[in-house]
Amino acid sequence: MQRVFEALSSSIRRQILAYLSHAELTAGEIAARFSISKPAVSQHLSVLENAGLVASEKRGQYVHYRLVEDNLVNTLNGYLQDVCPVSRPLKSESASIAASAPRPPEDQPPAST
Amino acid sequence: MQRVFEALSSSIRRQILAYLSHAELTAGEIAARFSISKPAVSQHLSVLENAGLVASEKRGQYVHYRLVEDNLVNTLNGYLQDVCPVSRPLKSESASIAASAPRPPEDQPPAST
DNA sequence: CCTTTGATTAAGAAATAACTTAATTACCTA
DNA sequence: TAGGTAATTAAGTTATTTCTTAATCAAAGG
Repeated sequence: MQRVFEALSSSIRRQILAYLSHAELTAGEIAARFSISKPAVSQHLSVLENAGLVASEKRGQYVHYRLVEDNLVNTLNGYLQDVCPVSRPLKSESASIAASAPRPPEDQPPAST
Repeated sequence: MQRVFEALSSSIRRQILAYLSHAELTAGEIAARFSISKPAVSQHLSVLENAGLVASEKRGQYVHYRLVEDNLVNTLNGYLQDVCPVSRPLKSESASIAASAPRPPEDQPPAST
């Protein structure tokens, strides 16, 4: 989850995912769409792959990249459900937080006036 | 959108949103839940506020923070729709990308064998 | 009016992330 | 096997984040 959100924090990486949502592409085809160097794109691709957002397959000389939709959908939807639930069933992150929430040793803040 | 994803890339900031999904809290109450310094938390809060994910209101001495659900939901859902559409209506980011996509000056990669 | 409390701003140090060029690996083909 | 292309790894630099302490601002309250 940390890896997914970290991966999505880069505009270039989000663009790569958008490209791959239309078609499988080779590393070179992806790199050609950006003005940065090939190794830089390669590094972005490994961030995406480590986050489980893309998968690669070597075919001959070429490395083909494809989008892994499941992980993206599950992570973002899961987080949304967690933080903005429609009916509120306390899931993962906010649940553990709520459970362990230490009452702070602070003064009571005023109600509204 | 950049700001939203950038804000979500930090685990601490995601936790803050999770706290605020349960209740409105003052800056001090939020800071008390983390082991980092108060100014550090204050900076995280301004990242979240600049991204439009939280709103603050000063009441007396205290600054109360609350979650802004709309922006979170719209941004994440919008991006999901964009990259992982069920029916594929080409929206914002991937649409502009698809429109401007320069055919790379690459060799044709082999089909599969 | 002075002190305390909540919170943010300022300045600077330390850790991370991103990019570049050069080198390397792997595969293909004449 | 030599040469060329695709891609990644390595090494080093620059830029960006993130954190800390100290200082400042603002509201309460004796």
